[in-house]
Amino acid sequence: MQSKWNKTCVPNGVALKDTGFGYTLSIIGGKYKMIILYWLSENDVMRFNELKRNIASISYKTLSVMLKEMEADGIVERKEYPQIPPKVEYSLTELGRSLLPILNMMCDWGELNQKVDV
Amino acid sequence: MQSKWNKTCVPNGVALKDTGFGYTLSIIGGKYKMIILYWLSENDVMRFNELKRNIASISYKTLSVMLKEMEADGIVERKEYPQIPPKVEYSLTELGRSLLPILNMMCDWGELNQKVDV
DNA sequence: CGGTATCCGAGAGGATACTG
DNA sequence: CAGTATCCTCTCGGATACCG
Repeated sequence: MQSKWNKTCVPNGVALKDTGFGYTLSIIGGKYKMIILYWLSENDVMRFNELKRNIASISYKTLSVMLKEMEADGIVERKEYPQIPPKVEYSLTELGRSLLPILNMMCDWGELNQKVDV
Repeated sequence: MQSKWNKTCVPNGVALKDTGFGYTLSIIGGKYKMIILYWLSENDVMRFNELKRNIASISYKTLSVMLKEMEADGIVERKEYPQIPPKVEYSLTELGRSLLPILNMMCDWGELNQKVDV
C-alpha cells in the first residue's frame, strides 16, 4: 500500500513540509484554505467581500493572507480591475481544480467515519 | 465535481471541524500524525521508544499526545503489557489503514506539484 | 521503559482601525 | 470595495524534570 511513501514522503528526519504530503498539507491545510477552495469551486469567480460574506467567521486579515498564499501557490488566480471602486475577482486555476478530488476524498472519509459521541 | 461538498462538507458558517474534510484533517493534520501513521504502516507493531527513535525530532510529550489522540480517534491501537519494565505496542487499526489511500494521494499530488523555486 | 506535569516560545488566526 | 497595519489571544509543539 505505501509504495510512494517510502521513497519520497517521509524520509527519516526530514521536515514535514519537504515531503509530498507535507507540501500538499501546506497548501490545503490550515483553518480556511479548503473552505475558500470550496466556494471557488462552486462559484467559478468571486470577489473579496463575497468570499468574506460566505465565510462568516473569517477575518479580513486572514482571508487576505490566505488568498495571497493560495495565489502564490498557484491554485488561485487574482484578477484586478483598476477602477473606482476597486474590483478584484478570484478564481481557481487548473492546479487548484486538481486538488478537488483529494478534498472530496477527505470529505468522504470524514463523513463516513465522523463520530458524534461526546 | 463537488457533489459531496455541497451537502455536508462546508455548510455556510459551520466550523471546519464539523465538516467531513475538517474531521479528516483533525485526524491526520498537524505536524506528526501522518508520520506516525507512516511508520506504523511500515512496521505493523511498534513500541513507544521505537517510534521516538525513528521520528527523531519529536518530543516525548508530543509523541505521547499524538498517540493518545490517535488512539481516541480509533486509528491506532495501544496494547499494554503489565510487566516490569513496561512494554507497550502500537499498531494501526482497520480505520487507520483506511486513511492510507488519502495520504498516498496527497503524497502523489505533492510530489507532482511541489515547487522548488524560492 | 513508558510515560505525565509543568512551563515556555513561535506562529496561526482574530478584532479593530485606517487607506487608496 | 479591497484591502493593510497593529495588536492581541490561543493553540501546537518543545524542553525538562519527575513517576510507576
